[in-house]
Amino acid sequence: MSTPSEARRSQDSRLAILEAAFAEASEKGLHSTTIESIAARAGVGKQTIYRWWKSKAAVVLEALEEEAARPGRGASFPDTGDLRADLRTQMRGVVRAMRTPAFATYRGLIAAAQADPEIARAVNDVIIAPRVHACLDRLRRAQQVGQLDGDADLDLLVELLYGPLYYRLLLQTEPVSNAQVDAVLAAVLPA
Amino acid sequence: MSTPSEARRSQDSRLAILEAAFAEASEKGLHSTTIESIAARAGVGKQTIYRWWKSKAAVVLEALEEEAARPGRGASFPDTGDLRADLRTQMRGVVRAMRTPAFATYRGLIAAAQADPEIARAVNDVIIAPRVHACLDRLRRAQQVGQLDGDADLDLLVELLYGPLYYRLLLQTEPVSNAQVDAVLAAVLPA
Amino acid sequence: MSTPSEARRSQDSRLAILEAAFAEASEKGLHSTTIESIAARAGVGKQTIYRWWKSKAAVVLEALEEEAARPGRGASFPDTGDLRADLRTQMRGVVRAMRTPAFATYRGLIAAAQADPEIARAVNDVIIAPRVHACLDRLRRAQQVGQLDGDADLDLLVELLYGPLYYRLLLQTEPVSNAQVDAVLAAVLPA
Amino acid sequence: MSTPSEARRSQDSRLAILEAAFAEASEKGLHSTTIESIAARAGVGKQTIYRWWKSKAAVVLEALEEEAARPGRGASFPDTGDLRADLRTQMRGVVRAMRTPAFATYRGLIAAAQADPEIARAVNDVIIAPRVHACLDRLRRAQQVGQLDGDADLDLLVELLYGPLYYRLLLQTEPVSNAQVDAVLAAVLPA
DNA sequence: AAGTAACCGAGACGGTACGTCGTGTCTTCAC
DNA sequence: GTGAAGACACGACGTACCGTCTCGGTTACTT
Repeated sequence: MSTPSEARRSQDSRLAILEAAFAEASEKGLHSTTIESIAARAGVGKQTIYRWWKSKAAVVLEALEEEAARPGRGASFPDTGDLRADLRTQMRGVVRAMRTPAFATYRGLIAAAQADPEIARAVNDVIIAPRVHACLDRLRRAQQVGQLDGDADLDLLVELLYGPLYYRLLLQTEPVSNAQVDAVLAAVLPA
Repeated sequence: MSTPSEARRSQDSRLAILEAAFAEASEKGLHSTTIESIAARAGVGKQTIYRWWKSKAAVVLEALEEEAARPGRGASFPDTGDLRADLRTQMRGVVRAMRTPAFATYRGLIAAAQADPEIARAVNDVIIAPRVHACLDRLRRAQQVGQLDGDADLDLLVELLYGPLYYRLLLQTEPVSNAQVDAVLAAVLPA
Repeated sequence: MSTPSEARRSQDSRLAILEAAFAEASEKGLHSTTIESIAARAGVGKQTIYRWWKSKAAVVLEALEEEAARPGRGASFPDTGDLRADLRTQMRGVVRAMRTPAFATYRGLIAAAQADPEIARAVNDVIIAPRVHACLDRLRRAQQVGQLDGDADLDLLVELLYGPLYYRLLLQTEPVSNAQVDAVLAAVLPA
Repeated sequence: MSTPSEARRSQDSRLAILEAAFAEASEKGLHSTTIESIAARAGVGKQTIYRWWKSKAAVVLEALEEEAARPGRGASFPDTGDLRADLRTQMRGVVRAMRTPAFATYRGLIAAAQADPEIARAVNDVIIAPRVHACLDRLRRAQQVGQLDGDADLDLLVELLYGPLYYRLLLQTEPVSNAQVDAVLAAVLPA
């Protein structure tokens, strides 16, 4: 995200911008957040944003990342030894998260990614991939203890578990719910 | 989509606008298609667009619909009597469609829908719902002939089948493929 | 100054812009008048200014012109029959005018003309030439009644009369004054 | 123009700046010369300019001065004993100079002076006053040898001689010329 | 000879204005 | 009374410079 000399960069400005970007996107949605509004809120010149980021989506994504880097917000997966229970816990957490304003911002980023491959890649690298990996790790551990077939296709499993959630979220056919999670689990992980 | 007197409406203008909208969106993507560019390309006044549609997404959606109303483009589902084979045929068709420019426009509409509930509803009514219904019909028929459990949750089934495709399409983790279709079918419809 | 269709032009906007431009230039000087401040004060979009004028100098010049088109503000010259007395009256009027805020604006335009030939030409056409012609007319009439040699070089005369005033005004060596006017007249029009 | 310790000042930088300023102003005109462009061209930090000068006009003025300090570029006046001939020589020199690019820069400074009294004063002190004094000296010598009335108003004379030249130069009514010089001399210094 | 104060190049910073683009509304004229 | 044409007020865009402010790195005076 950078070209000029990272060394001389003002951390004050950087943080003020990320904070403002997060706030604006949460309050008004990504699409009506503007570089000008971020700059004004952060008390910063527009050029300072253009210098270090290439689009408002890039700023907001980094803001989201910063936010996610807080305490227990990581991509970690529960592991009690019971795979089905752990998936249920985690997926219910996702359902809960999908109803928060920060998730609306994330949705906005996914929307922006449809028109800009750079954002698509960034969203993947920063948000999706780490969570998918955490999930795959958990599944692999389940495989080792025999809770899952040794030859199960784990990538497919991830898509079967989360695909239906994103389907509802993005196509807005109906709201995600715990019931959906339970149904998916029952279908995908038969006892 | 109409308020003024539909009777006096110029069909020439309407068609020119839809054609222009479809072309612009295909060439430049929905997000850099503008009402002005559609009007200019259609040789029409901007007001004529604003009079009959409420956003560029509405125009483009109608253009897509018009396009889809051509010959065999409908939402119909194959029915050879073999459910698995029919699903396979249809889903491979979806994979093929997802690689066309018109589908990029559709993706743009889904993106726009994240920020505008009206668009979300319209996209659902016009594109998604008819196809889901066609699919549900097919599944119901399979149920009647005993190819599917009588108490299977058909709505869930639809989400399990198509969720993974949209997951890849919209999150752009990797390209959709026939292999994915086969894997999903194998997992969701065990022999 | 126009390219789009003059017919559809809004006279309300035009007048509001000229009024605002005149006021801004009078209060803050031409060089710290901006297109944005004119637009804001006139309650007008910037584009409306850019559409009809090619620089802020052009706007302000037209504003000055409009202002000058008021009642007795014309370029007319006194004619009592006594050339020396009439020149004295007129030139003292110029001295008086040179101390007004509107003249500061005019000075700003002359300054702008040094870097832009279009403005130079416009300033000449709109402000200088008419006044020079009025002066030449008066001198010609004096020639006809024998108050001036028949072969006197009238163009030269104009430059000898007004050159010293503009010299002081623009080079700011010292303020213009009635005393200067009298001295110039005495030297250039010997009894 | 200085406040910090003149002793430690880098002469390399100073000269590079003046050279760059002169070149930029000659090539692009004073009004589109910027402090940044001077700094870049001189290979110097902006601060080094701001430290020693208070505006780009000040830099360019000093550059012009440096340029004028070359060989015979001074403000000296010819003195052959024949006042009319000497004025003619000198004024024709001015006409010639007025057509050079350096004079365009000087015109730019006069323009800038209309909006900034500091520049006005500086231009006067550095350029105009020395030349006026040289002229007055010459006129005074002519007075002493009886080529000019003892009670002639020499300041007025200067304005009558040079006013018409600056009038044409700055109002751009028509180009200055040797013919104008001759006519002015004939009118102001009658045989 | 070491220490230290300053100027130096570089360039990031908060700002202001630029000139352009697209929005959605409003006005004018032709059919 | 629709429709094309396009002017209008508005808001954001991304860029250019402004003048100020660090940041090392050389000088060149001081002790």
